[in-house]
Amino acid sequence: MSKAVSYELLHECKQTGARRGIIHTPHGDIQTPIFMPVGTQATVKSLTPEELKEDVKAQIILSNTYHLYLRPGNKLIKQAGGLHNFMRWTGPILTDSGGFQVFSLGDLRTIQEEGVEFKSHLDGSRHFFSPESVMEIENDLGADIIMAFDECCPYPSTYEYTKNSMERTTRWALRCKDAHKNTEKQALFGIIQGGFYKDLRKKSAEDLIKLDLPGYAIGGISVGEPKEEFLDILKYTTPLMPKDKPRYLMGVGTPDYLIEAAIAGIDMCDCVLPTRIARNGTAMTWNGKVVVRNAIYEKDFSPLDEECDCYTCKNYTRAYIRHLIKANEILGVRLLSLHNLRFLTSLMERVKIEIERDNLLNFRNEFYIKYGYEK
RNA sequence: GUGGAUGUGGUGUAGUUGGUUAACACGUCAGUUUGUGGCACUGAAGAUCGUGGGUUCGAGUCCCAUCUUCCACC
Repeated sequence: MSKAVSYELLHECKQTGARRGIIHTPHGDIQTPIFMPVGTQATVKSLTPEELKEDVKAQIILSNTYHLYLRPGNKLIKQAGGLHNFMRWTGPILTDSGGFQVFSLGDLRTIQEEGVEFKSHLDGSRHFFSPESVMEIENDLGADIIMAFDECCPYPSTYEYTKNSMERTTRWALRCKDAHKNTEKQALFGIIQGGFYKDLRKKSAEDLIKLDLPGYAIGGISVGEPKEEFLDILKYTTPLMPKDKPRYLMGVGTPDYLIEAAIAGIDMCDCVLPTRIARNGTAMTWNGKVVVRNAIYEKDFSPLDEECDCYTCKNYTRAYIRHLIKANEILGVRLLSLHNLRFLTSLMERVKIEIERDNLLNFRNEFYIKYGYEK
């Protein structure tokens, strides 16, 4: 049993089984289910920690082993007193292991049992990640929750490839557990793989659960597959996960997926989507996606979202934000990023309330209609 | 007035010795974005080449006239 992180279940929605709970971490409690903003390079792009805490109301943020290892280097961050101190974020932090980045960014990569050789996207230099080296980096960074080094299979992948990959990820997880040196303050989460094959998902979950890690994640979905397949694997895999530990669905960030994840029994999600689409001029609102960059908003002097309580919506118009985005002004990116993140955190706050009311299914159906999704 | 230069999509420019559907950048318009990507990616619209006439099988690309703008000179 890890002392770093523990999960407390408060309520299960009678309509859906969704979980309302608290994750206790060394840097504070997290009310779940939760959406975690992504701060890849030790910063949630364009926002200060104060804005994240007070305006976005983020409870935990995610950062990245791969990027921080390459620049500025994990030893430098350790020297700075750890990631919390370095970036001045006092709340909980989760670091991804770099497994996903090595596969999506690295030009040249060679996967072996020992680990992965890859080339830096910054300068092309060669590097090697193993479960042991990744644990050392994540220990240096000092996040409250650290992810095991895994392989994320592309979609689609063959059964054989997925099986071999999943089994290796399980062996790597054991090596991560053995190499993790700071269990008092950092909780190591395992990542369930197995692609879109249910028997592999089951096997992955069973073997990883035997390691008795303090939390578990679902990896390898939301990688470009149709929504039906995503939901199928999500709803199959989540019940296989321990009930007394946090459940993390990696890489999910559209409103419908977040709601479906909560319904399936997921506690945590993260995604670059809200900040990325913000940089390209798009907002999420309670009435659907608003591409505020589009010409129809040129003279629209209403806020992005009438229902939103964020700083952006309380003070600025669509016309102004469109102007900023068109003019490539930094403030446009900031205002949209702040809004999109606040939209998702407020969406999850609403989900928490609906779970407590045992009304999440009704809420989902109403939300889908209003947002413009098809059920 | 004389001499020279200039005139190509919204803007700035390419367009070999004349040869099929006039190129590029920016801009505009739209789409994309799910454990990476801050100014991204994909696509679309848009000029008949100042105007008129001529040579030629065929002209943005040669000739004439005319207009525009600029420079020099008187």
